[in-house]
Amino acid sequence: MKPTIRDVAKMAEVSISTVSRVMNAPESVIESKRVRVLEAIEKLQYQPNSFARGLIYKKSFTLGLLIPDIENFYYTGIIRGMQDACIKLGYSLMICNTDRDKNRLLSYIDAFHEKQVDGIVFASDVMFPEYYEKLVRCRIPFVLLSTHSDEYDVPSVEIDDEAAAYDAVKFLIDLGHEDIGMIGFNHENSISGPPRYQGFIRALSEAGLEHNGNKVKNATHRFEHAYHAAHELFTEHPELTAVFCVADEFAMGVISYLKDRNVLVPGQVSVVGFDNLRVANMFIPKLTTIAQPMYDMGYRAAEKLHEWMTTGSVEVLRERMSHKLIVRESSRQR
Amino acid sequence: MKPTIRDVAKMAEVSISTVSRVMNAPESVIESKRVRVLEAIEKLQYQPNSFARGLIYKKSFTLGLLIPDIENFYYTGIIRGMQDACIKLGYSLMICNTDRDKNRLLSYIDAFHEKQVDGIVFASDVMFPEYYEKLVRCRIPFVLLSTHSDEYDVPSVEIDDEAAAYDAVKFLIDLGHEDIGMIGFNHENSISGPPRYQGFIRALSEAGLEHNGNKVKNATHRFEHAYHAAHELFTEHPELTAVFCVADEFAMGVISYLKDRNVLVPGQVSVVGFDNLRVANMFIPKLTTIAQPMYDMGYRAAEKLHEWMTTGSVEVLRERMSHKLIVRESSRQR
DNA sequence: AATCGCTTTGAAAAGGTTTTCTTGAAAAGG
DNA sequence: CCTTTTCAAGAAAACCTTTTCAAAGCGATT
Repeated sequence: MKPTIRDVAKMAEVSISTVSRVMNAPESVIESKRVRVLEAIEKLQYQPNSFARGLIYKKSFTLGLLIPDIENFYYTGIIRGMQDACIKLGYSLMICNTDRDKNRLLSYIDAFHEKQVDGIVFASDVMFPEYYEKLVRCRIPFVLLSTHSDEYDVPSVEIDDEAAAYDAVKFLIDLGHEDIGMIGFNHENSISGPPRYQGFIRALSEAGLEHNGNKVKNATHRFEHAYHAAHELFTEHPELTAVFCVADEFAMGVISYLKDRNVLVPGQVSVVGFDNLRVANMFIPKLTTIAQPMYDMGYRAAEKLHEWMTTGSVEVLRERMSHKLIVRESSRQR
Repeated sequence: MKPTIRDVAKMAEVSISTVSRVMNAPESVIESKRVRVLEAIEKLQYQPNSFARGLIYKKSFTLGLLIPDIENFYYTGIIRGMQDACIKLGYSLMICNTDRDKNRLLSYIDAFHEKQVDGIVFASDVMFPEYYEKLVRCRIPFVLLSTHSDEYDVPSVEIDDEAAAYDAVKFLIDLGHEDIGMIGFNHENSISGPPRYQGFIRALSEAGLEHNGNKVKNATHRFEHAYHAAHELFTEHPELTAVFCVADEFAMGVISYLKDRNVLVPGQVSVVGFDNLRVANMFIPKLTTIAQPMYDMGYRAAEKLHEWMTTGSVEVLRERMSHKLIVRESSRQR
């Protein structure tokens, strides 16, 4: 049997109240007894029962993280950041991977509710009313990460997708490219899809290159889709000399497609990615891309959630992290 | 305030015992009262308090997973498999990323102990006596994944590293290569390092190519290290026409190095990786590699843990999953 | 009519901790 | 030397549920 506070008390020959005090307010118990208790704790390898504690504090000291796809490299950085923040804050972390499945997500919220997690970080998905209402009914505080909500006032942490996309496209334009395509996210069920498309359009308009506005194909998160989209894009628009991709995985898909067609990157076509995943620096050619501070975003989301949980309010509702263009080998002067 | 069983009892005008029975043994309470209780539960959105329940059942219905490096693509497949198994078994999953830090791992075990997880899957790391003893002292059942222990009798799930390495090297030999190098794992703190090296040696010996036995450099998990190791390997042994890498990330590092030296892969040098990560199929060239069934391994590890937890024993102590050579573009006939 | 057995229900204990309340002893003050 | 104050530490209540035990009600059997 796991030792309880009673066993410690017996071994140290004090009452259980004293043992409890040693753990929660050590100064209030006299040194001689304190060391006896500490020794007993050490000897028994005593660890307080978190169920009993939770019953009293009504807190689990656990945060939940909901991500759409753990096989997407984007989230590993987020997880690391959030986990480090959790350690700092004294919380545990429970990660759930929804596989972009609505029912699965809903049932994870139930699980979180039952396990009494103290708060949830909800990453990347659209905040549908069903989710929102369920979360509110369960009285679980939550913040949004890499997504936001126009309908509800929910704290969020994200980058400025429109500006980031603008910067990427502007960079290609400054390189002299005049025929620029794009591989985007499908707009339905996507938060970052529309603003990134708008950034693309704004950069084109400013440079008088509106004729590229419809040279866009969408894909759904995976390499294979991007490969396929690249095929469609270049079949319709063989004149393209540059492609802006809203994800590094898409950029890899595009480059693979071009490679299979014996088109040189960046020799004949420049490709810019998005996210700056760890692979962006391992791919051949290394990807020019928009860097998102994934680690910091995960960290910050946890801090913000904590702020929200403890104070009931939040300094900035919608927090913007800064992005940065990283120039590597997949882009070149026209 | 969250409603309790008392509130439900009051509203339904029965005792709390009756409410509890409605939830745990519905047939034992007469229909009229049962519907009253059910209505009250519905109206109050009552959800039993898992702390109180845990206190009684002494179970958290949560499993823990300890992985060394969440940024290593290898583990995402494992996580998915284990998570699916957990859903099937009715458990939640708590993932902790140790960053290969001993103290961090130890403190995660404490956290698991405190949170009373019912069992742990311990992935990839060496089972040091400290860990083992701590786990045993905490009385937490655990199984090993992609690792095993010679000293202790602990259930484990892994592939046959020696045979897998042998297969990879044999494949290169059959392709006509006679000068074969290897990028391995440092042997200290590595479980799969030595057997994979032995597989390499056995394949060489069988073919009378022992002279390659020392053309080995080791690296520590990351791309950059492998790049550097490749530099050392080819500086010392420029005659090499093939390299066996014990990780896909190493293969990418080697190929990147060769690319920077204008050596063609697979034109001049063949490279074989290990793991068959999702990127292996996205890299240029696509990697020839040894596939491990990561998803199945994660799934199986959870099942095995459950078997161990519930029955106190396990059918096969050390379970071997099968690997498979996948031939893609990074290798070629000599 | 009395006893037995069955079903249904409520009261109460148990599970491990924190915290409030109380008590006893020692220190301080006159 | 006696009273007051302070401090340390124990007893007990509270947190919420499940489960055991006992009792009550009721039909059936003798």
